[in-house]
Amino acid sequence: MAPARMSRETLLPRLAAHVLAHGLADASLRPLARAAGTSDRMLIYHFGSKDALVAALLEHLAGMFADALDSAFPKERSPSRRACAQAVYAITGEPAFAPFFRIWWDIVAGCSDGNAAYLEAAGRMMDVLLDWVVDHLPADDPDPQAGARAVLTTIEGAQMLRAVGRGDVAQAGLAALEG
Amino acid sequence: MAPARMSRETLLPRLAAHVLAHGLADASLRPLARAAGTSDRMLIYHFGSKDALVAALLEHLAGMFADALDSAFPKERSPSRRACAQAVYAITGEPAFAPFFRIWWDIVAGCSDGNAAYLEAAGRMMDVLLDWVVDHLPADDPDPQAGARAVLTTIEGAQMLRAVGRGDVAQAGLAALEG
DNA sequence: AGCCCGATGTAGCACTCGCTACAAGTGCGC
DNA sequence: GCGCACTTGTAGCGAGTGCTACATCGGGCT
Repeated sequence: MAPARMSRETLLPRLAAHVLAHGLADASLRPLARAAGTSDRMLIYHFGSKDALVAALLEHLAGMFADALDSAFPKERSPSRRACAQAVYAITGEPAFAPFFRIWWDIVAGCSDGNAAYLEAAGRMMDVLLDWVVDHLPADDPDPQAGARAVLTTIEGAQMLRAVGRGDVAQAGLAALEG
Repeated sequence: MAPARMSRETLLPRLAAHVLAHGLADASLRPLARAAGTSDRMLIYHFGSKDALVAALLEHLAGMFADALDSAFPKERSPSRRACAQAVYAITGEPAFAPFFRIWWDIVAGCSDGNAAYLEAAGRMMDVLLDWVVDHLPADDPDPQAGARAVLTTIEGAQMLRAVGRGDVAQAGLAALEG
């Protein structure tokens, strides 16, 4: 059998799938390679180093996130800021989103460690989400920029609280959002 | 020199110090042992396994967190919910808190992975913080329980956004908090 | 046709990981 | 003083880590 020629573009979706399924923090070359149908040898060949591979992977995941946002969420605007936040919270609570959140917290932890690649990917994902919220606030919102920031802050706090088993606090926090 | 007799109680503070300085996610037995003045051999002897060690360490850290909260934060109540959240955000932004946040995000990531010990420790820390917020809301707050949940949700969202380099969004989110 | 260079496989290096087997040292009660 | 249980040191195991040296294969270009 002829060896299957592969490139970063071929590899990245498979690597992303493996990372979504098994977490990002302790992803190592050999399992990644097995999932992608290659060898650790070739991953280093194509990406140069594991750090560069992870950086490329984060970029790819940020792109996946932007795409997923528009396809999984309703197109119409929410009737209120609170409803917008609650909608995002409800949708991201679906089991389908669990894999993504697992790696999301790995990314946040990496940011807190000062890793530049993680910071850049995380920042981009937050910017995408912020823009999305702006576009889904009520059309008559007095200040969409400030509103989106308030909504996003509440959403993220709620998601963190849910992650640590305090979903009840998260719900109350969302319910208290004004507007 | 006679070998220094050690117990979990002797070890835990040193282990906690090392973890606060170097992170929790990739803490391994040998560096931990070196920091505590023992050997990996003895850590396993005292704690049984690394998992049990980490569980004990998380419990210890939760206790440290509860203590730190009362000593580092002002005793008086805040004039408003918003001021309370902003005060916590400002204080936890001090460099002294950075080591703690680094391991905090490791803990959240562990929770998202389904680790029971992490979940328990994180939940306890959130409960402590929630109680603290209840006690620092304005005395005339109409509903301290709901208010504290709203404040805590916003604080945690703001801290996550700050961790990923979006402190401006966090500030706006805090400023929008009602009350 | 001949060559060259990018892509790949095999094997291995030096290291760390959590953990264990075995033996020795230590302080206690008797 | 004696013996026993608790505590510690030394050495090492098997697996996994990122990465590399070297040889080879094969398609495209001249």
